[in-house]
Amino acid sequence: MAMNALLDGLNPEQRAAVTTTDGPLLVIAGAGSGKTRVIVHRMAYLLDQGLARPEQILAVTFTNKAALEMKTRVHQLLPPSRRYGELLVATFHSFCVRVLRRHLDRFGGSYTRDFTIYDTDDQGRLIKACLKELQIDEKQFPPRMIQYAISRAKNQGETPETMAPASDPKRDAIIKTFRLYETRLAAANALDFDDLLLLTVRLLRRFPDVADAYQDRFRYILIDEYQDTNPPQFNLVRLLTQRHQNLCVVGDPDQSIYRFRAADIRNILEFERHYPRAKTIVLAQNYRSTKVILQAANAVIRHNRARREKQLTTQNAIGEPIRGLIAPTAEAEADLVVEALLQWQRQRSHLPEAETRAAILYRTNAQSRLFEEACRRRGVPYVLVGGFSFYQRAEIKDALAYLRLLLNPHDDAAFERIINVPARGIGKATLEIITARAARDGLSRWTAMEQVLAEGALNPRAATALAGFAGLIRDLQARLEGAPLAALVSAVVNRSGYLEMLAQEGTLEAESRRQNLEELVTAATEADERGASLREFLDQAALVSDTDDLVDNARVTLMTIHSAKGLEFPLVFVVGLEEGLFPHARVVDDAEELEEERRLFYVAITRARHQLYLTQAQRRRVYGEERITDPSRFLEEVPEQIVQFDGALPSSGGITRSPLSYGASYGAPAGPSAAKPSVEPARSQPATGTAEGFRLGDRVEHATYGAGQVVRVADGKLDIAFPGKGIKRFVAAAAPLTRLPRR
DNA sequence: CCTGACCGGATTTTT
DNA sequence: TCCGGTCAGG
Repeated sequence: MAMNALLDGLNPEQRAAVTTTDGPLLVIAGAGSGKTRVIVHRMAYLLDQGLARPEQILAVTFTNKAALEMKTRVHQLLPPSRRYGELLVATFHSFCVRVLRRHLDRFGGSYTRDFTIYDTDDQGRLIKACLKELQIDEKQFPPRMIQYAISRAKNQGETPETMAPASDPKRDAIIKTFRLYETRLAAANALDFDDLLLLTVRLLRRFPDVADAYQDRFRYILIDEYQDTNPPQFNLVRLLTQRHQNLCVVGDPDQSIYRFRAADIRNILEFERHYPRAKTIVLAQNYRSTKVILQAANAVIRHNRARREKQLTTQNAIGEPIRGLIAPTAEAEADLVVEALLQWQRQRSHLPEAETRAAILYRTNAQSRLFEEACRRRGVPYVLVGGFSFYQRAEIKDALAYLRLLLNPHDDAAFERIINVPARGIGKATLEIITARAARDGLSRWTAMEQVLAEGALNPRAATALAGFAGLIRDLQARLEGAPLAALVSAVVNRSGYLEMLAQEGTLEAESRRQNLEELVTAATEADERGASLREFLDQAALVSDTDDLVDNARVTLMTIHSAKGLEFPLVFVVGLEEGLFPHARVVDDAEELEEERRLFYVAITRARHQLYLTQAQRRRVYGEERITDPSRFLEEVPEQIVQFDGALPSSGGITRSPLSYGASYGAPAGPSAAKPSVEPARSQPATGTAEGFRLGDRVEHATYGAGQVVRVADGKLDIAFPGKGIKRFVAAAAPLTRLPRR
């Protein structure tokens, strides 16, 4: 009976994916094919059929938010009598934290179950400290580059030892920093994001009894977004499924967009090789989008060579044509988008609100500002996802750093963060002494501080300040036992003088930061109500993701395309479709990266249910300088018969007037071109300056680089953009360039 | 030790 | 443009 309800409304493929429960199963799920639904129903089915008890199922999702939603939906599917026990639905990282909080001390050494989690920020601080200690020049080897290289190496299973010996200086710098970084992490009893996965894998490998217990327990394992798993995640899955082999992975190779995070698309492409008994089911029926949108998506993704062909089909309506908007400037683009959005929502105001939700999707977070401003100008309420989420704000991280230090005084990242915040007279010189001592004796900052204090070698002023800080932390530590979290957080922000500091600033911004801290106290109160410990509170804060604070009923959502993965909206704007921005300039000369970028575009398109807008700004400020843009190559990959352009198409030069085409009122830039109505194609924009006869927008020919376009004229210098080769700067008077006829 | 002025370099995406 | 780092002066 219950089973019928569970399988009702599923198509044959989906049904098979739900009920094929013996052995490995690969579900290739196209965009909008009801993937989440399949996972939810599969879990409910396993429980309902008595194939597993709740604690025997592990489901892994990409975000905490997805996990929560999935859990809720499973319970909704089940009759009340079946709703027992705890279903484990988690992200890889939160699952690993669970395991490590139980077993990490098995390793012995400095690692204990009380470890601290270092986020990207903490990691960056530590890398910088290491560079300094090693006297490696930050200019020559940017900390971010080193950080990225180390993370990459770790995810590929490398250690400083396997990487040595180094041949070139860069690699040498990386390896040296890597080695010191790992030492310092261990000394601080800290784990970075990568460690969470790596150490869990190592733990299961090293201690068969632990592995045994988990392998035995998880009879059924489900992994969502499997195309985005990286090597440690793959290894973890392998380890966990050794016994029962009831692994179900769901994903879409065409939506693999996390290569930079070491995700390996081969994990899904070669699943059948990794699990020879595997069955494969393809969900190619799309329930989300109109035929037009799907046609665009199929056409775009077919340009990728490295893929397994899969055509999505839908029985949905043909739908409205895709709309293309070309705006003269990025500001105008934002205005046009918001205008179009309002008009669309107005036309559908008779529909339920859920049917009028819209998303503005961009490639980079930096683009969000323009759209926020445009929304504010029109009084449109919006929700911004990502960028600076609550737990990333400086004041929140400061408060959390205090809390971290209470639990683990050897947490160097936290120590450094707050030792002089608010300012308490502990300056660079004092800090240097502590740092030097810590480095010399391999101590944590905290222990080094205690030693330095005990020796009485500091000048009196510094000593007093330092002792005051140490006293403050010990005082707060004394309140740890038994006190509610909310009271503890309050004590931290009060006793540390943090609130007073904000009060004295008296600015609007300080006031908003004070309110954020108040909100943190509220969050702590809620954690108290859940019965959470400080440890759990901090873990959760470290592992929240951008999309976790997503608001489901927001009528307008702004976010990066990466954040939009797994979501859908009736109306979607994909903005900034310009060469160098999307696809991003950093990828255009790497074929594989470019294909990933195209998959990103594919993800963006397939978020749309009813209406899709693709937009471009003809000019955009980059580093505070106006640049002329080329339309994204991806735009040309969308079949032109299904796109309706408003405004001028650069390639055709034609002008289609419509209610949405822009007029002189939009973003007229300052300077000579200001008065000119901007309805002309980019190629004939008036120049904003001249040098040796070249004008902004001119097409030119260079002997080695080929054809290019003038994107900047200033100081007697010319910037020329060469497609695929980047922007080169020339001295205008001596530039070996010939002008090409205008198109 | 702290503040403010100045300069130079940077923007990809995130658990 | 904006942010972070450096340096001089209080």
